Amino acid sequence: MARGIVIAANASDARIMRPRPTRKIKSIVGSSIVRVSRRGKWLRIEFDRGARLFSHLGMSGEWIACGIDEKRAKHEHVRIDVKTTRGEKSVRYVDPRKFGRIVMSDEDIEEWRELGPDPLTDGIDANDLARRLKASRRSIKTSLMDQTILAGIGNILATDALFHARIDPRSRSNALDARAIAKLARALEHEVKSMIAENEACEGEPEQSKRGVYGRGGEACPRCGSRLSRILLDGRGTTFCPRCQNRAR
DNA sequence: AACGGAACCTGAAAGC
DNA sequence: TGCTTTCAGGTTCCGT
Repeated sequence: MARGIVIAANASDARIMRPRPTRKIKSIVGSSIVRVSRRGKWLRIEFDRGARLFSHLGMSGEWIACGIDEKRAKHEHVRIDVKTTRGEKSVRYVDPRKFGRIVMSDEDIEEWRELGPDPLTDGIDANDLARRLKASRRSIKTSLMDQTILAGIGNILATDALFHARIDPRSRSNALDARAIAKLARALEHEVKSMIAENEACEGEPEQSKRGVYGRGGEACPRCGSRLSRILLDGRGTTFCPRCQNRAR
């Protein structure tokens, strides 16, 4: 990646910068990027001179690279312009629902520090996961979506991994045995890779996902043919097969 | 500690 | 066709 110097940085919608920035986004002007990393749903960009930018996309956020003269897109809230050896470029943060946010800080923010292991880059240690789950009576699906347990698992991955591991999402976290947790760990790792592969292959038609049961309530279970249930668990839409996903309690 | 519910937003899809 | 309602892959806050 060409190393660049930030020549402009601007937030046209201050609400994306939450909480109130301890440091203004403009303070990165003149800085170069030292490192970019991702853990779970968070992106961290470290600049020289100490600034750090954290970005969470929420439900509808995205960073779009474009030319420096590209006009402001609809729902574009933040832009960062960079000068590289190959010319000037721009990245824009676009987010219709504005659930995403950008945090400027001089150090790692709490949300970043407290993230659990990232299944893609760290893998999942089943024993470690079992230890964490044993301490909680919450539903297993709620625990999986807790970013301090595992980083990056959201509603789709939790739903589909539980389907593949044949675990009822309403099961108490502390009721799962070691074998079930090991199976779940493998399913999660597989689901993360599968979802990324799917996204990278989306060159063709927006083909319906073939990964699991998410969003398929009422349809036939791809494994046993039973009618898939759709419930609200912790306020989140949850699909599962009442016949082949077993409930531990 | 943990749970339910509401809030934060807009757009797409479904319903009428 | 067009207006209305419902729902969405995330997080946080507030009351119980």
